[in-house]
Amino acid sequence: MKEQIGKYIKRYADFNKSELDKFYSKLQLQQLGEKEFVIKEGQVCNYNYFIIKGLVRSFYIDKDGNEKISFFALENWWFTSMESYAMQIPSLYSIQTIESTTVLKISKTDLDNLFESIPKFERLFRLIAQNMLIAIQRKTDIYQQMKSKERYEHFRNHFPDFFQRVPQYMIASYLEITPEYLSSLRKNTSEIIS
Amino acid sequence: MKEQIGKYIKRYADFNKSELDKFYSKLQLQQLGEKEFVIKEGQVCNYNYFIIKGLVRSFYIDKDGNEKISFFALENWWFTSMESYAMQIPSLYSIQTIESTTVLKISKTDLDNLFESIPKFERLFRLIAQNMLIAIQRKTDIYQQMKSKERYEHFRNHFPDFFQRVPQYMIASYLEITPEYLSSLRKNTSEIIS
DNA sequence: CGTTGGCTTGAGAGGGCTCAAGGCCAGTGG
DNA sequence: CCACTGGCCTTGAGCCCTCTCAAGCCAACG
Repeated sequence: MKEQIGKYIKRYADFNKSELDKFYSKLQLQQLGEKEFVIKEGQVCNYNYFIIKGLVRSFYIDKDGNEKISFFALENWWFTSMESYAMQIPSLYSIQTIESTTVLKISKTDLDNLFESIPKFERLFRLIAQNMLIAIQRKTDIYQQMKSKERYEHFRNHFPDFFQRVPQYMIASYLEITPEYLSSLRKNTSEIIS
Repeated sequence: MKEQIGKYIKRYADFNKSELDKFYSKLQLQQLGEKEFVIKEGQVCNYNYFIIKGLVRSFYIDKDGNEKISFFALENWWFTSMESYAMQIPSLYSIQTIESTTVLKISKTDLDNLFESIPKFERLFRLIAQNMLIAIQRKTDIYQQMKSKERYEHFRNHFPDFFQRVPQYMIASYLEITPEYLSSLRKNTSEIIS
């Protein structure tokens, strides 16, 4: 488990053994069942989470009371309810597992202390934030110019992992399509293929 | 000018005079006319820009050849073509002034060196990236659940600065509305008001 | 004073939504 | 072991939001 996260962070900067150990000592293991909540809307999120195994989704409730999924995350991804975590305010989002999931988490306090004592960790998390920013920007820009059907096919082609493991209605929500319409899209597509 | 950017960065961390001077010495002043390009699509972006005065937009060309605006930025905002800057690859985006604009810029090399020598700057830019992430996430999520007209009114109410200074057709592009349809929305709205 | 760029208008079309059922498992309890 | 329930996906009709296309208008500017 430590090897897994160690391997991950070494992609961003060169940490020596003592630095890694300091980091490891702050990590807490958490096991979650299927459909279990990591964070519920309204709570303040105090942790940054790293997925060892499993799959989660982040969603919020829109003005009509429907769940809207803002992201998925799986093995070797960091996630948190960023606004809540950074500002220490109640979260607008809930984060819930889709499969049963194992995470390592680190508290904001510990992480901030780590930034003070070992600036390389600040670099790590600067780069992670930067990459997330790039990814979300690309997602919005690409999907903006696509019709529903193209978004669906793009998602299927580019994220087969998610596609296999996430139920259709959640994919629909993520792609900003109603489940009904997605269903009719799928129907057309499969008719053409077969 | 240095006071302006100094005031800005002090909101994020406590810098002493020598640290500030080191920072200032790396900044380059650039004056841009109206509709002048800061970065053109295809170029590698080597600078991070801070706006002293003026207004810029970032846009890309979609598959049908239309300009799509991904963000605006004005006084006291940082901007860059993030993916290009971070990965040192050709930019998918162009960044162009809307009004004549004064910026301070710092090269990637200088900034990365600054991160090495004064970790507090790494903090600064981690927090900036984090805030941008939060902002873009909120934008996508809020606008996703709104109809065109609501997006337009939300934008007008929440970003009056941009609303005054940016031409309608650019606002339309940013809000993912065609100029024609925005025009008819404006017609309805004003009829109701008057 | 002609040209250009930005905004407006209107008709027609279609993508994608809502609503209301119906079908299809997988799990659960008796 | 079987009926029952609850989640998830599918279907279809009707409709409206928003787009495309094609002009026309007006102000700014060289």
